Order: sequence, then C-alpha cells, then structure tokens
Amino acid sequence: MVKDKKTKPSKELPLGFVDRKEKELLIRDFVISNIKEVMIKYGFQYLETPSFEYTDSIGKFLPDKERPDSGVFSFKDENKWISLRYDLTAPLARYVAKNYLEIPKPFKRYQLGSVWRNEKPGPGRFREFLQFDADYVGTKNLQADAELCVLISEILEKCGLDKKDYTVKISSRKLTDKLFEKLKITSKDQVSTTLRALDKIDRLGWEEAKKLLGEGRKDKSGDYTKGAKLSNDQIKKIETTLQGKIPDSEDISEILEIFKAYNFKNYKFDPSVIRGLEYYTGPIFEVNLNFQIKNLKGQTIQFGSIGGGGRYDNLVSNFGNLDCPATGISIGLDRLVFALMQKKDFKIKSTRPVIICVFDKDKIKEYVGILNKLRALNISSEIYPGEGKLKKQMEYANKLGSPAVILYGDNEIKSGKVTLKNLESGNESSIKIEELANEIKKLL
RNA sequence: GCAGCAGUAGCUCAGUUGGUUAGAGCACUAGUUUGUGGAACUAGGGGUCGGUGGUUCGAAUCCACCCUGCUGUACCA
Repeated sequence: MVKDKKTKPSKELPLGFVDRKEKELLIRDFVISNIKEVMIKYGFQYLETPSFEYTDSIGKFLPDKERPDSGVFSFKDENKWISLRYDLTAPLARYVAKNYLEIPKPFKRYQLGSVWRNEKPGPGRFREFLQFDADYVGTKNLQADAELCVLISEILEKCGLDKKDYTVKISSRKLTDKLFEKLKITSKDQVSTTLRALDKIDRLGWEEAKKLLGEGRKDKSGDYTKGAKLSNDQIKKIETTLQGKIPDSEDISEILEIFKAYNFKNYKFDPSVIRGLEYYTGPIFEVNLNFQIKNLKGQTIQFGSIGGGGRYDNLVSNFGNLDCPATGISIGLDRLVFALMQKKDFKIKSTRPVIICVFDKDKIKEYVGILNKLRALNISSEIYPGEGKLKKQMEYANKLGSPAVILYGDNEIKSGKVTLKNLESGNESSIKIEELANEIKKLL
C-alpha cells in the first residue's frame, strides 16, 4: 500500500525565500527607474557581475579554513568552492582588480542585483534580496563620500520620501579607532564586542548598551548576551566622547564642509554608526527611516536601516598589489519598497486588460477585429480567455481588476455599436467602434 | 545559535474536566438570472486537527521528542 500523498512535492518555500507579486514589483520598477535616472545624472556606469563567484574571491575563506563559512550558499564545482554573492562590493573589488588597466580611474559604477545570505531571516529581511550599490573606486577624495550621501538622498526623495522621513547618519571608523587607542582597548575580541555594543545604541539606548559594554545584558525574551567587560572608567569616557556633538575626526569635518557646498542638510553625525566590522577604513554612513514599519500582522517591528556604506581603502588591494582606495553605498531595495508601500499610497497605473466578452465562439473574427484596434493603440486588452457564460466572464473581469468590459453580441452587431461597461461605476454606454479606443483611454 | 509564543479548511479562528460522522465566518464551485461583476438567497466541495511515538476502551484535547512559523536576541563578512 503506497500513500501517494507523502510523495507529493512541497508547496512551501525554503526559509527566507518569498514570492513577490505584481504590486510590489511595479513599485520596485518605479524605484529602479528613479535610481537609474539619478545614477546617470551623477555620471555612474552600469555594471553587472555574475551571481556566483569563487568563494575565496568574496572573502569567505579565512586562513585556517577549508570550507566556506556559513552565511553564504556554496557548493563545490569540480574542485573549487563557488558561492552565491552576499553583496555587490566584494564582486566589484574583484572586477576592478581584474580589469585594473582598462578602467578609468577613478571608476564610478552602479549595480543592481540579487544577493543571498544563508542566515536567519528577520522582519523584512530575507535570504535573497535585491541590492543597489554605487561606488567610487580609485580616489581618496572625500567629495566622493559626500556625494554618495547626497545621491542616496536624492533617490529617496524621488521615490516619494520627505526629508523628515529619513536620515543619513554619518560617522568615521577613525573616530572609534582613535578612541580605543586612547582607552587602551586593544584585544581584538574586546574591540569587536565594544563596536557591536555601540552599534546598538540607537536601538537599545545608552543604558542598555552600557550593559553590553560592561558585564552583559539580558534581553526581554530572557536571553543573555555577554558584554565587553570594560571598566566603568572606560565606559564613562566612551559615553562622554561619543555623546559629544562635535565630530572629533578630520574626515568627518571635511565631509560636513562639502555637504555645505551641496546645501545638503538631511544628515546627522552619529558616532554610534558602526556598520560591519572588517573592511571599512574611514567615513561610514547609514540610511535610516524615521517612520514606523509594521509587518503583515500589523505589529510594529524593528526595521533597522535600509542602506549604508563607507570607505574601504584596502579591499581592492586584497586581490593584488594595487593601491586602490574606494568608497561606496548600498540600499536594500526590497526593504525600501516594503517601507514605501506603507508610507505612500502608491497609485500604480492599472495594467489589467480590458476584457472583450465572448457571446458566440463563431464571432471570433469580430472580437479579434476589436482586439487588434485596441492593441494597435497599446491598450491592454484581451478576449476572454476562459470558457463560460457572461456572468462568469464578468466575475473574471471584476476579480482581475479590469477597468472595463466590451460587450459585442447580437444586439450590438445589429446596431453597429459596441457596449462598453465601466466596471468601477457599472455604467454602460453604447458607442461606435471607431470611438471605442478613445472612450477606453478616458477610463485609464 | 539562544529565548518566548504559536501551528485545526485556501484565509481568520472557535472547539473550556479526553466521548459518536471536527465547526463558524470569509473565500471557492454551482444554481436562483440560457446578455451582466462587486449585494442577497439556496445547495455543494474542501481537513490523516504540523509530524512521529506514547498513555487510554476512546486523543484536536494529556505526555515525550521532532518539524515549521512569528517575535526578540546573537551573528551579519
């Protein structure tokens, strides 16, 4: 006895992967078209690199490891490990190193593409998502860093956000480096724990973050996280230094000067911005939304940043003896789209076709005649593609969200006119075939 | 990874000391209307009650383990 039910394939998706429907995709297209416009305006080149890279090219092989770390999706191809990229920055560094002699320096490129992360998904975070990256490669000039902030903000506003809806936070890795040196926080472990604790200030607040700098912290689910075990004296000094409103870092002051020249004001100096631990070497930025985000159940969730970046002057040199400073910024597009859908009531133009109802299969010639006239004018339209009575056809059109149906049965054929029914108002009008397209355009 | 909560129809959920063929609303299908959707009425389909094992005459209900989801936390190169 074989139970065939057990052999049926699962209709569930792997953890962290999602289907995306038309509404979201259309808003994403809208965002992407804004991005492209801005990037062209700012003089960036469009680039695409493949989804897979050799695992060691994207920095996944640590000296003492033979297998890729968890965090990337990998498999062994012949004898080499390859992985799905986890960001667009490492592939860019690889691309620059590979094509160093051909590309103009500085090199400005932007890229849109999916990236994959093999880790636990969170609210609004998936294991496959679309990222946008803009980078300046081959320049130490901080105008590049400043312009990235300006450009990201232009993109956000073009997508419909107000100035009060977002903030570009800026800090510098040099600031914390200097501070830690002064406080003699030198062990690698302590430095990274401290940085991570500081990274959480804006989410947890100073009081909670201080626990992480000291002994440790118990979160509201009861889980306990070990702290950096700094002395009270060190903690106090960190607090007073980082709460100072005046940036004690030359690169930040310089960027702020450039912001003035651009008349860019929607930034905030925030020393708690840390961003990843490894490759940043100078200014770092993070883009945060200032409005609440809810999940599909209507609960307000911790949304985090929608993008960020910074200067990584040593990344390209990993691939060879190239002295090639660089700086870049990226946006998580799907998260931005998710947030935008809550903020703005997007009026996405209907893409649903007008339906030509079928009364009689033998009249196909008449129906196609009307269809061709509409499609010649780029009006989305179709002859009812199913089988069934008029009622069923109306239900189909309604559920689809069609703007209108066209009725062309015996009565209409006799009178030489068609009936156009507006599905929103329910009104029907009898019009000449030659005027049909114009009437429909009024509805769209 | 750690912690809290939760898994009953496509969806939202009810099912209160364990007791016949497991329910509701919405959705779906058909009809009332052989040329009219979004309203109403009638009828109907659809569930190994997350899984496995155990306790019991009997389990959606009790016990154990596992799986999955949500949220928080950690990690996020």
